[in-house]
Amino acid sequence: MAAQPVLSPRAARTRAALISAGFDLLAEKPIDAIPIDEVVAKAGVAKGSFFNHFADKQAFAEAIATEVRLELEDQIARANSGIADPIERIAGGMRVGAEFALSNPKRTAVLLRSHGSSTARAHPLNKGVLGDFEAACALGLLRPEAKDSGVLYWLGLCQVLMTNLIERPFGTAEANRRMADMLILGLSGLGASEDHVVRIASRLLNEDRGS
Amino acid sequence: MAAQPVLSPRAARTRAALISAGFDLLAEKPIDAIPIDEVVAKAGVAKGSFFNHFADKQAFAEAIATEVRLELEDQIARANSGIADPIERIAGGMRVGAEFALSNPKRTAVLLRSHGSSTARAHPLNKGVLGDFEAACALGLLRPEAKDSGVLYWLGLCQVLMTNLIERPFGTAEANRRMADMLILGLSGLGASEDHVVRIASRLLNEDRGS
DNA sequence: TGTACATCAGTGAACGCGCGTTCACTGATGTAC
DNA sequence: TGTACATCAGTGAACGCGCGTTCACTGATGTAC
Repeated sequence: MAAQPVLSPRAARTRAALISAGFDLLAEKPIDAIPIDEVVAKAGVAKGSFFNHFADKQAFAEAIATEVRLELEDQIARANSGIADPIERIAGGMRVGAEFALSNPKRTAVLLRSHGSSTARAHPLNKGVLGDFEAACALGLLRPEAKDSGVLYWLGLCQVLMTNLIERPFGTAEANRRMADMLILGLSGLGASEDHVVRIASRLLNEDRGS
Repeated sequence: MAAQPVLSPRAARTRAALISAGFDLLAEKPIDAIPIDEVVAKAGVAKGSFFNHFADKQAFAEAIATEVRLELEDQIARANSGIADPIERIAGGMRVGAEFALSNPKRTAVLLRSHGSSTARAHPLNKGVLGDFEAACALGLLRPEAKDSGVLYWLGLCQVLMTNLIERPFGTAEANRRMADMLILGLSGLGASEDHVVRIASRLLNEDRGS
């Protein structure tokens, strides 16, 4: 993760303009369908500058994808900090993912596209979640099938929920219902107890009403 | 769906060679990363022939994607023909999808890539399933949340399961366990009754042992 | 069955353009004294 | 504070190649008589 070695203000501005243009364009179509000319035109920068900042087009796309991934990981970690109950933490991941999709649809599109439909352990959404599932299983809070397949199951639900939220033009009320539905169906499938599920879902809706 | 107007044997052979090469290549990478030269080389055909059969590269990719989609739709419909219980039909869709992934990993990769992570109603996996969910809800067999979000939930699980099955080199025993796990978690989440779930899961495993 | 002709599909060389990448140059920013 | 010099980043014209698409030609398949 070679931290950038302190850019001059001018260089930082140019780089930021390129990245920002990249976000907009990558939200619409894959990197291979985006000419560099389009990126630099949108960024208001000369073509040559592009290569001052990125080794090639792929590196550019990866830099952007990495940025979004870290952003979401960070938000999830922050939201779950101080929460011990593993089921609540698991639910929190989905919840933050859904809110991320609603407030940053473009970034979410980039994220979902960049990791495709990979189910790999390295996926940002199941980074910390793996430990939560182990803890929940150890406490006997979940159905036995969740031990092996719970993470995959949860990951699938998070992905499809986020995809759905950025595809449809939802009002916040509908979006909240969809979020709550998925949370309830999802947690029930894992075998969480009825009152656990209800408690988490109702808290979710209340917090959202407040914000 | 303009049915092809009866190809001569020679033309049919050439077309088949191109499609077959396309299957192999599209399983590995998206169409934009595949030069036509590579397709015709693999098909053992001259470059010019490509354009005798397909208007352009996109049409080629779409023809292949369509073929896979129809194939899977057909298998699901066939497996569910004669089955009335909507929950059993819903489960059957996932089951056929999973088996398709195991026996046709390349085609599945093409399918999953071509429809991306779209949650649209037109998706092959939720074509007939929509009616099944309505029926199941009308009969009161499912949790109320499944009415609005059940299809999305189920689609996400099918997609992630199929993706997982083609990514990992599974033995059939492990693959069957994963399938059963997802079915049990998934149906439980929908609110299907315990014995319904158990009955379906055990039948699934038994049939697979036989085949 | 044989011959002449028409159509259909295959072939691969050639074209041309889009686009990634390079590079010599310029202007801006920073440092030494 | 001012001047000279060095470095850093921006610029856009030019390059060149990969690749989609075209086309004139050839050989194969089919039909008429």
